[in-house]
Amino acid sequence: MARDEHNGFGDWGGYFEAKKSKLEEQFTAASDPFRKSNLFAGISIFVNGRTNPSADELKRIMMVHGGTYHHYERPHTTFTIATNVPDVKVRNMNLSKFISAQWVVDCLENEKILDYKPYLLYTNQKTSQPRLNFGKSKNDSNNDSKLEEPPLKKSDSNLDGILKELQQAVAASPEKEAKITNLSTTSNPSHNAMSAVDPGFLTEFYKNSRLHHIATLGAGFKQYVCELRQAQGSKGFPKRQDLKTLTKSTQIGSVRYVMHIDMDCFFVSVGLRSHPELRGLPVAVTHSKGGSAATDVPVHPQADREAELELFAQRFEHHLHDNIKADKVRSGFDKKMSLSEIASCSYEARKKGIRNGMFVGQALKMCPELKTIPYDFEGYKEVAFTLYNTVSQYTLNIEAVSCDEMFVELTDLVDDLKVDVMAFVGYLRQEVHAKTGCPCSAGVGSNKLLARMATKEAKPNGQYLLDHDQDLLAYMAPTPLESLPGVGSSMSYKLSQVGLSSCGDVQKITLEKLESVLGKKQAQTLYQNCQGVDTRPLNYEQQRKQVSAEANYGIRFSKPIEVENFLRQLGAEVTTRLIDAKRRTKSINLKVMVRAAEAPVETSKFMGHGVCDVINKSSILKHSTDDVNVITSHVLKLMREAHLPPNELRGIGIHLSKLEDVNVVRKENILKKMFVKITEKKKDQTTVEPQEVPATNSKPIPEETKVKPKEKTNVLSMLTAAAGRKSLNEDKVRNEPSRNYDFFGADESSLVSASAGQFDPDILAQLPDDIRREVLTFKEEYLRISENDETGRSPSKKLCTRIPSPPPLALAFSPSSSPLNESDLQPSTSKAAIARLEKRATRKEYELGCRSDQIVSDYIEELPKHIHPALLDYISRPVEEVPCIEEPNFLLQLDYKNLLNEWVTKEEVPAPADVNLMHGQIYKLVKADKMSQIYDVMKYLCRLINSKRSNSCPWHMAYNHLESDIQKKMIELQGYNMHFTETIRCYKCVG
DNA sequence: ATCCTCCCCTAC
DNA sequence: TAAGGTAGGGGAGGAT
Repeated sequence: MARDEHNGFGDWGGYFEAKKSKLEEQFTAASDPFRKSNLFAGISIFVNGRTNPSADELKRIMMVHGGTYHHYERPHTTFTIATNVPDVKVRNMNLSKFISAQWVVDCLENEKILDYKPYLLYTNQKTSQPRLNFGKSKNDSNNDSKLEEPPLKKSDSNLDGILKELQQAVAASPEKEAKITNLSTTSNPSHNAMSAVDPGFLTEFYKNSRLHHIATLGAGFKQYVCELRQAQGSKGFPKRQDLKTLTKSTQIGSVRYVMHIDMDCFFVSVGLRSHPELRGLPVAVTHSKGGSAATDVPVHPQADREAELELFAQRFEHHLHDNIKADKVRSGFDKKMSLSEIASCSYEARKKGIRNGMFVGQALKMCPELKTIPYDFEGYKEVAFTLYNTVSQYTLNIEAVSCDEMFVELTDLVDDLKVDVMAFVGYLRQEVHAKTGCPCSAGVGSNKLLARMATKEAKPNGQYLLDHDQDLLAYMAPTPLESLPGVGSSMSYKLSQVGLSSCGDVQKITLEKLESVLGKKQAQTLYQNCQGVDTRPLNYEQQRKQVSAEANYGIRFSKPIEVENFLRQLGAEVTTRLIDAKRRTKSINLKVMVRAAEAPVETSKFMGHGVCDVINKSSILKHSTDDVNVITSHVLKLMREAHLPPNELRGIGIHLSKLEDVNVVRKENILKKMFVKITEKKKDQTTVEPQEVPATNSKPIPEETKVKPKEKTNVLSMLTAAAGRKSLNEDKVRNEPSRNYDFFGADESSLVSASAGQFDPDILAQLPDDIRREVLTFKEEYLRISENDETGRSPSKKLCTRIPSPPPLALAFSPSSSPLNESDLQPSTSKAAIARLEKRATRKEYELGCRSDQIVSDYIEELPKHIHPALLDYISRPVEEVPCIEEPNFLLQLDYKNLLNEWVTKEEVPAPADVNLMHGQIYKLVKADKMSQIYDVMKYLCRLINSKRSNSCPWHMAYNHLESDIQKKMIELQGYNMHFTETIRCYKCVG
């Protein structure tokens, strides 16, 4: 729920569906042959109650003049037209949208959009206290002696009546009026979450963060394109029929057309829909109210703008080629000027030198008449949806770049329909404009780079084709390097230092020379781009590679518990995003901004982070997770070990990387569970007569194929051991107690004080009540057992020699048996830690093949069924500290066929440990690029299974799983799939 | 030579 | 007052 509030993608599909009908309604109007003008383009009205002109008449006016009529009020309805608004209805309404019907009439008469303010039924004064605009009530004099006179127009005869009506209503109920007066400021008293100690802070912050919206909307639309493509099927594009009337292409032969389409100063355009009177003026979207509110801001008495500026300049000395940063240093910190940032500004404002990201105070110095408008995050989302939905009616070959920008591959569409490409682009842009009321620009070229360049030419509100016949070198030559994608202030500075400032400059030098300035890859890309060459294909379905959540604003703590609470919230947040992305993480990184030693304690920007040092610490997991408890406890531990005073924190972030697909993991689990079940059954069969095996394997197990419990655990492992190596399972089990997993980890201090069986109270506190009791019960049980057992210093040993009943959950929480893994407590920069981590990583695959899965499986099976998944996850983790013995890959040995043969022959169903071993060995082969060997192994194995185990679905599944795992790894590591000629032939377990 | 990790840079 | 997020690419430099 909270998630939806800040990124709004939780209900993606639903939102789309709901919008559809409305959009259609809008565009029907747009293509109406009776259309007389586009006067009200982008403006929507809702009529509340009786009006003059009537609702029907207003509807007609809107339709004929390009506007939209809403039959019920929507959050983004531009205006609500009314004469009087009953108090009950006002309660939850945005008072700033209520205007008189006369506005519509007057706009029509003047043939332009007039300032709606004189038509407001209620006005917001700068105190942001809404008040009735008409007349004076008895209470008003207390609040404000200067009451605006109603700016009635002469023609507005009906307003007198409204005025009277309204006054009467108010006079009759002074209480009600008081309610109205308080509405906008107090309707949400909980929204005063000023700093991160406040429980509502994170939500409030994200709700108001432009950068957060830009990022999450962007990610959301990438996902949206994927969803649209996957839902597409063979539906086709009926809307393409409409394009038949367009100019035909005169192009002979096929040419590649890539379109880049981009809304013009997106936030401003959307904002101007509800401030039409500001069109043509310098406008900026910002949190600051502008005017005197931006030039005389209250500054904290202990904030020292000068000192902070000095330090900032010093720290970013090497960044001063970045104009925005340099300007901030030069003039941004002046006295009492607003330090609120400009998210987007109109072209008129840009002409005055104002740029996105600038401080409002600074911008006002350059352009005192600058108008500021507030954010409209819902509006951005809605317009962005409309943009994407409009384009996707014609093609789904879309690469989403951000919420207001995309690449579209038009080659096929142009070929199929034989339309002139720019005729189509014009048609599309017009449709977008009509539906959204916002202008957009589009560029077309033969690759992404050129399409982008063309868009630059096209802006604002235009389109441009970079012709194929054009001399590309000549065209690119005068282009400044900075305007190429990927060249920012830093790189362009670096290049200017060696005398390169335009594409032409780069065209003249050799690639080698450029490589000496930049890295290899960057040099190559830049070199090509300077010649107008760009070989990147469009990326239609983008996979997430990292997920993060951070807040570097409003972070002010005094106690550790506050930090902890915030980290829990942030941990929950980032986990939600991870789960949404259908991924799991193996690497958890904590990022902390700490006040720089010399920086003033109070920042210049209200609640800003000031000048900071950044600290990163990370934790690598052996198995991917999307469990909030696991992620949060790692984060808490990383924070604890950083030993930072809470009051010095200025920013906190959690980054998750090394992501894995959640589906693959699930599949594995299903398989594993199935194996566990089957082995359980088999165990029973040693005492009980043959019985039905689970549904996947409907055939009774023939008596002779049954194996003794010891053998059945891992035949293949044993076979490989018999072939000349030691069984590593035994080794590991004998020598190494289980590691105390971080989930239950504590910092050093608590470790020292902890007695056997204790574990991190953080973690305990996070568990649901029933499970916490469960854990405690197990803990007691464990303690009892270990006390009675002389050799019981190592519970894992005990576990492995013979499984006690109930099984010792202590494996999971006994610090005495295994010292806390030190590497997890080291800063990520510690070389020792890195060394350890790396060792661990290489060991891991090896462990895959040799861990005692049967024991773990048995153990899990005996746990209460409702036990927390995080515990299961932990318990089923491989034991870590294995003496590192280099294991030759048996699949590379000459006799591998014999081994496989024996394995398949001996086992009715494959044992999990053996399957794991296979996975591990195959993985090594993929990594080692031994494709032909993989091919041979798989072909042989598949034939074996088809001939000897045609009735054993567990074998089939094991094989299929192995194959899909290989393909996944191949894509990951090699970038392509393998083609296996043999497939499992089973009619029962297809798919 | 190739990999991995920790950054920095860039974009919106 | 103010809401300074988030994802991806790639270089540097060390480990193997």
